[in-house]
Amino acid sequence: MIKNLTGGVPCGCYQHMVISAAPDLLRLLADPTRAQIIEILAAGPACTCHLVEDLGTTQPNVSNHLRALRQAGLVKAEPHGRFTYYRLIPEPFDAAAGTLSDLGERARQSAGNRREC
Amino acid sequence: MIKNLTGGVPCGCYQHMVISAAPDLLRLLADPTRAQIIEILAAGPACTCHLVEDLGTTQPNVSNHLRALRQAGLVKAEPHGRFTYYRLIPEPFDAAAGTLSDLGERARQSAGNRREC
DNA sequence: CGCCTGTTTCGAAATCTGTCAACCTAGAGG
DNA sequence: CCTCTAGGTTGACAGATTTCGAAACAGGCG
Repeated sequence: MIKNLTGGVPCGCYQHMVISAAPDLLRLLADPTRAQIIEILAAGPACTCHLVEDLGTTQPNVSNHLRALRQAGLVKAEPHGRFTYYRLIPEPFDAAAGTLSDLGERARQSAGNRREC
Repeated sequence: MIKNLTGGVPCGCYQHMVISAAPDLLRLLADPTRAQIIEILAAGPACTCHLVEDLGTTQPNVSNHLRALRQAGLVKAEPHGRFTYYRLIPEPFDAAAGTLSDLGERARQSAGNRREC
């Protein structure tokens, strides 16, 4: 195989950023409030009032977080009369899980070839 | 943790936060510079000078990010003479990958039972 | 209309990032 | 022994980003 790629990196070319492929998801999940929203929605679709009640925070705060999650494609809004139900979209989470899993796997396989100075 | 919560959630008890179990990893990976560091280290252990050269940033900046990653248990420092080699620890990434994968699966299974107001 | 659910806007507070200066340690060479 | 230099680390601070809450606004339904 090509030793240049396995042993080390010749130049500063890291365009194949795997993590950067899903930067929004990681950044959004880093916030505790948004993480709780995701957790709650993982148990099933719920409307804003549920989230406000469970989180113990204000309605505008929840709404702002939901907008960020919506724009990132992590949740889907379903207006239902006066209420707005939110549903978790699974695909991005699967993709991010694959990215992180691949990262750990690569670290294991490349643990031996240390880059010398 | 508690399995009988997969179908639905009776009350507002969400103490078994799964994402919050790995908040540091997600928060640290959300930064582009740290994500690049992780990517480089996934190709094999490297010392600080390599990271400085590849990232094109200053040494204190890299060192500060490495400290954060070290304190979170994501990388291990291996002093080797004058140089300090850094190695990626795979386990946290596997755990986070499992968390995200489980999140997607739970969202799929609970897509039907919507929480009524 | 009045009430309720939800969103938007805006400003203040908290947090984070990158850089500068100083310090520490390990080798090189007298 | 000593000094000198290079690789790394630490602490502190300015600038930018983010988060949260109060007020105002937009629709749906009785």
